[in-house]
Amino acid sequence: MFEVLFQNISKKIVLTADEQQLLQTFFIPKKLRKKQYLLQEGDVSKYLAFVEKGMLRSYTVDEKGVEHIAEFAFEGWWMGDQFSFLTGEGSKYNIDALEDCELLLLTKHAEDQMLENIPKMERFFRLLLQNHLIATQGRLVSSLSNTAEEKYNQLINGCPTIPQRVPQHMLASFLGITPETLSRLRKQISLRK
Amino acid sequence: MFEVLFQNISKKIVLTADEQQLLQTFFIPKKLRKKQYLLQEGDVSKYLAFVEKGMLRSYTVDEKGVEHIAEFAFEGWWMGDQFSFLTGEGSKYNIDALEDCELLLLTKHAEDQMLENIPKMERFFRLLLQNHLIATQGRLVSSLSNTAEEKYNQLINGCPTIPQRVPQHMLASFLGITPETLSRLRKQISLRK
DNA sequence: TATATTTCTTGATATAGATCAAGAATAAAA
DNA sequence: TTTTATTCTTGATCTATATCAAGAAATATA
Repeated sequence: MFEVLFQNISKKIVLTADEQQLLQTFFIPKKLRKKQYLLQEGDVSKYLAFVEKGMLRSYTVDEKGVEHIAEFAFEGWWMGDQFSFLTGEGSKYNIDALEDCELLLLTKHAEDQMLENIPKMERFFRLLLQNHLIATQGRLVSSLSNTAEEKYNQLINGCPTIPQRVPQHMLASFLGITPETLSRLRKQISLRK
Repeated sequence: MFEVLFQNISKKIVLTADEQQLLQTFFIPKKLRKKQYLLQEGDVSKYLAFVEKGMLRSYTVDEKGVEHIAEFAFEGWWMGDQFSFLTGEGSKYNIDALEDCELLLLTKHAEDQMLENIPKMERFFRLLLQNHLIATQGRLVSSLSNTAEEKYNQLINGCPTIPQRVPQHMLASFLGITPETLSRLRKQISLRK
């Protein structure tokens, strides 16, 4: 149940066996079926989720009812609305499962306890946030300066297996383009080869 | 010289007088004149900069020579290419001063020393990155789902003084639109009132 | 195997915003 | 003050992408 998490943590910091034991106690294992929600818009994000298995997405819904996918989270990634989790305000995001999932949930209280009892984890989460920020900044700059086709190519290069796991219209939503545009784009790319 | 920094830190953690004394030793004070570079594309980002006074911007330049502003940093904000700073690879960004600046620079080595000698600072930087990530994610979602006008309004609401300090064509660049579009947009808004 | 649901494609048309061009207004430098 | 550089505006036109619509494939469900 905790294999992926420990592997993930050991890439950034070293924990003793005792610390690993202790760490487990702060997480709540949870299975989520495909299409189930972890968080719905308006609710307070009570958990940060670590994905042991499966995948999640977070998204907003605009006035016209169109979904805009903010992030995907595969095995070994973290997911949550940092803002709502931090402030206790209602979330603007929905989070649901795109595949059956095994998650490890961390409440705000458990996080505080964990950081107090295993101070090394401050460093782990700092490095985690650093990587997350770098990735998000890269996506932002790309969204401001690249064409739809460039953005699509970057996505596929960065994560070549994603089309096998995520329906195309969700990739479009993630890229900020319509499904029709992505469909035409892919056709053009394939014709050029 | 360190007033703004200490004030900034004290919002998140409490330092003793001794720790404050020690903390100062890790930073290099540096003045930058308007238009001077802190970092140029291709160079390795050797410093994280804290802005005591003035303001910085980071931006990329695309194949056509068009600038895309990634971030602004005012007094009390941090600026740097996290990725280049972390990995030692050449940066894709330029960072320069939009006003005469007083900065406090932190090298990678100094950062490591600081975190070792004042472990509380792990927490400070974790919380800093958390806020930075929240802001960047918000901008990303906005860039994917909002119109140019909505993005402009959000920027002005979030930072009402920015038009007084940043030329309009740079606001356009930051929003990912052309200066012409922003000019027309503002006219429309003013006509509607 | 049949039926329903979801996903993908293709065409016709519309539009937000980009591009090109040129002049006006400001601000900075000499 | 004059000159030069920077910034902003406005018009004409273009284009990447969106929207609307409908059918085809593929997948899931009964």
